[in-house]
Amino acid sequence: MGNELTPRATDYSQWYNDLVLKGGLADYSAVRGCMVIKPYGFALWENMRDQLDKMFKETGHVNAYFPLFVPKSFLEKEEGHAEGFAKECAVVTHYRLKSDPNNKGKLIVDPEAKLDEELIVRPTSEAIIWNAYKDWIQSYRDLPLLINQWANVVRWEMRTRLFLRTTEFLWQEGHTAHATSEEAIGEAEKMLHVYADFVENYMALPVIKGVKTANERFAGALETYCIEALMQDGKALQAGTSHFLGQNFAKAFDVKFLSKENKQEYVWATSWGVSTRLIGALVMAHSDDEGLVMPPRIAPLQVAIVPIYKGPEQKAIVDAKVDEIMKALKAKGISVKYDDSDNVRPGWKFAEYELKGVPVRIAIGQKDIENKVVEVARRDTKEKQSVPQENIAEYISQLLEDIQQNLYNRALAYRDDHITKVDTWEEFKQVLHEKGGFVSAHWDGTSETEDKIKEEVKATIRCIPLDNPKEDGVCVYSGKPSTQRVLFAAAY
RNA sequence: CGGGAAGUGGCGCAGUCCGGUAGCGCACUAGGCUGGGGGUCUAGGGGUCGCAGGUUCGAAUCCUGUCUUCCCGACCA
Repeated sequence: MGNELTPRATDYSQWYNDLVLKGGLADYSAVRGCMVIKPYGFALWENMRDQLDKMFKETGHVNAYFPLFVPKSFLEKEEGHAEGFAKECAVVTHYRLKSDPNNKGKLIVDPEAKLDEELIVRPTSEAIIWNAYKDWIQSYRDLPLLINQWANVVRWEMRTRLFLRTTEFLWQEGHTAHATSEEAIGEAEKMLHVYADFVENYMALPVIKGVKTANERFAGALETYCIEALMQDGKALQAGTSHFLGQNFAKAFDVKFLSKENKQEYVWATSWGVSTRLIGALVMAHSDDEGLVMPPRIAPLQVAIVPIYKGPEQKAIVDAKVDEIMKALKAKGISVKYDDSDNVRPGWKFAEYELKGVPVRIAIGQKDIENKVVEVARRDTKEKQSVPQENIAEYISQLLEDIQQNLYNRALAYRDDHITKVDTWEEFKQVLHEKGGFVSAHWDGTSETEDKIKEEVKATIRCIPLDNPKEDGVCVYSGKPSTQRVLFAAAY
């Protein structure tokens, strides 16, 4: 009641919005295109962030923080980069307000406080960071420089969607500098594998690792690597990117190092990032008509316990047993909440924890205590069963792993079932419109063909998979010769 | 940024055409009966009708502007 979600089949977009809003992940704000990440959503982000941060540190990276503002002249230095971001930048032109002399109580921009040079609110930080790297790097001994920052960025999008595309969003951006091209490419690939590891093993979301075509490449990059995930409506979503930037930024910002051979050389760069968009991917990949479904390894809450009782005497008995169970669960590092609030009844709580996607729910009442069992319900399959209280922590611990694995397997089965090989243009259009998902087809390798396909059917090349087998064929659109299949899809 | 729709207690809506000072369900507060899938009874509290102007004796209602959101499109790493 009052918390009804729009079913997926009725309106997928509305279902997604309902989940995010009613599941308590985020809310709209008074600022166009910007959202409020609510505590439950932020707890999820914190779990994702903490795990990623650990993985970055394990691969030798350190965190730093660079300014929110980028002088316009810095952004201009790398031409491709500048062109790519120019259209979506927020610009600071003044540094002061003053009282409006004609309208008491109102403020106006003080025309005398105009900045000599406009500041751009960072859409990404390559420019400000490479300006700093110039001073930090002199010798090959200063390399590699492996820095990450957790930050917010602003991209002035025309059309926004909660988590998937907002004007301001949170992310991490790694920016590394290397002595050789090979090492930089290795770094970009390594971080792509870190992302894939995280998304698959923690978010239970299978991804395809690949490289982008020139059309989809990051502004200023020589090569963009990506992980692509598939959503339940058959649309693809770029879950993370890693870029080999060559020497473009080193040249733009004049960052040179003295090699072992005592020669001045430009450094080689990478950058890589994932954002709060991953939360959108998580929601769209696993959830159902009852609500969110959180993968146990990053769930803000793993287990909710609901007491069933009549009167204070029974409540006291249940409380004591729950206390015992909670201690055992916590000892295994499982996050657990005992919901003994008296203002709603058990049925309401059941529905609420399903909406929130809590992986496991335990209900315990008089009968269970007599039988030395608890009722365990798993969110992914909605199965319920009585489980002995003895060794309950081990059971739950294993169950959480089972759920994690089941979510991954389910998403993988769906994904694999939605990669369709096609060899004719008619088939291509039919599969794209009727079945959705990735369409594996031959492509002649030209931007022109890619553009035409995009124009005609709204599908883009999501990636050329990393381990793509070579296979002679003809382009599905132009009929020209092709050496391999690539993955097309409609995308977020 | 173009086309369409919407904004009325925390949430979902009615009222707007035809102007007369705001109502329903859920939620909330207090208490009771309850308690294994969104209980129930009684008594309560809460709203500058998105915001700003205008028309009028009088505006949620008519007019103008503006902000926010949704859907479609264009755009977007």
